[in-house]
Amino acid sequence: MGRKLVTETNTGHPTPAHVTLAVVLQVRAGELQSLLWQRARAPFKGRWALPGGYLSKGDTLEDSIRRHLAEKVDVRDLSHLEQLETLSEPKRSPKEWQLATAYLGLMPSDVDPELPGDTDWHAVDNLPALAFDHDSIVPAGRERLRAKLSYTNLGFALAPSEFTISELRDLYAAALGHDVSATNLQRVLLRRGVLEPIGRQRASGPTGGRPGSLFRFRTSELEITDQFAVLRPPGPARLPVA
Amino acid sequence: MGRKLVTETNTGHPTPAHVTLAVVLQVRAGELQSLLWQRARAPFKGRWALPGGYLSKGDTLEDSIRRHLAEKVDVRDLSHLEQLETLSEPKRSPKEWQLATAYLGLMPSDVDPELPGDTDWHAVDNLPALAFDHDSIVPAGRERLRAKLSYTNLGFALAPSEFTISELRDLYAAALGHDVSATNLQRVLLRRGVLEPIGRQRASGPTGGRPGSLFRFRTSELEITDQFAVLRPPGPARLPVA
DNA sequence: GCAAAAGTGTTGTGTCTACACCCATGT
DNA sequence: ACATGGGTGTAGACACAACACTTTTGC
Repeated sequence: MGRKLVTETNTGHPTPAHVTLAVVLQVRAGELQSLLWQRARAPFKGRWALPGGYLSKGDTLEDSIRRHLAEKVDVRDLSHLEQLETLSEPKRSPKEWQLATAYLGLMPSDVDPELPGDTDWHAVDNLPALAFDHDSIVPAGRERLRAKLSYTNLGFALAPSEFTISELRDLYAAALGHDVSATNLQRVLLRRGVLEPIGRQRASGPTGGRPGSLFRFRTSELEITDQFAVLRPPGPARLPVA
Repeated sequence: MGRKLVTETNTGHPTPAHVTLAVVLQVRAGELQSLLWQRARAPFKGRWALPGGYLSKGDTLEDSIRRHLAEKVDVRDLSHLEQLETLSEPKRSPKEWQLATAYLGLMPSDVDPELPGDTDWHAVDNLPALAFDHDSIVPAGRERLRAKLSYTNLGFALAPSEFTISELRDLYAAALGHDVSATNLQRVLLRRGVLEPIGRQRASGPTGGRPGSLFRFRTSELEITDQFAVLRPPGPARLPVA
């Protein structure tokens, strides 16, 4: 209350504390799940929260969130990391003037980091009430993922290095939250040049069935694959990337 | 490694200074232009920079940028304002550890705020070298505008309250940076229910020609009008918004 | 042979660009 | 009449969803 906690710069401006947070998403057990951290201390003691922590001098925001994820929840295998937004409601933390920059992190479905005891995965469709304003951040991350799955090659960040179309379909379905047709998914992603066949097949399951061909993403760099068709510059339609 | 991990008691976390900046865009004289401010002080004395300033206690980031734009460059007529990104390179300011949150602001083409002497509009295609890392922010704002013009009704933020299709075409062409067909622009925006006819016409010019009908944007709330057609949920195609 | 799973062929639809053509006004 | 600019009609290109059908495996 009466505590003066605000530090100042040499220019005499009061400065807020700054933390970084991450919505780390992964498809696990057919569901899109988010990594949460159970708070050991007030405020919001015992509540689940997004992992993260204070920004240290010398770090960029991205350095900061990577460091916190590595140190506190032992997560190093992010296949994608991007900034979502910076939250600044003056009262968002009951204890201090604190800004928070939120990131979206993605992990391929085939890694399974060892987590400390106070950390666990939660299905994004069934989250507990979260600490601070974190409730609003998870949907923002999810929306960003949904949008970019549709118009970029971001699927690479959810998938293992090789997979069948059916497996990829299940990942997309979990991330998008609705059924996806393997037939059409394959055609869309092949037409766009996002996927390429790897030439091998996966063995059939015990119940039989035709073995699926293996594919991989052509690149793990984020690319926009569906230039907005609308209001595009005049000229002949662009060719497939070949 | 030996670093002391975060404590929730806010003892002794060094905190960065925080400023807000804005890329304020308007179509002027057929060109997309950005509002810049000439620095009177070191660092980068004399260089052009994005308008903005320090975050004050009690303000959100959005409050802050609105206040700075109103106070320093007398700009109050923003038709749209959204957060772009937060920049955090530790050395981005030579004088202090300083984060900057950048916003995109838009103004309709028919307002012309009075500007102080150290402030002026510059064509985004022909900008001088800017102070700090501001060079990278303007393109980010421009890209955001371009994308949202394609899949939302954001055009409302660039246009006056009534306009002919030709006038709107010129605004879109300036903002997108390429020719736009009035024919197709009209059909796309009408089909999407973004525009509605106002029932009146504009008088012909001195050289004659058929007078153009006047239109307006149906709403000035940002709406997504082109749900990504790709990977959409199964079911019958959605109907026009009617 | 039969069930299971993968993959292809095909049809229909919606949305866009491009371009020809028609309409309304001033001189 | 004719030039100038606004607006409509229509054809073609694409990209997609849906679904029937074929292929390849295990048992």
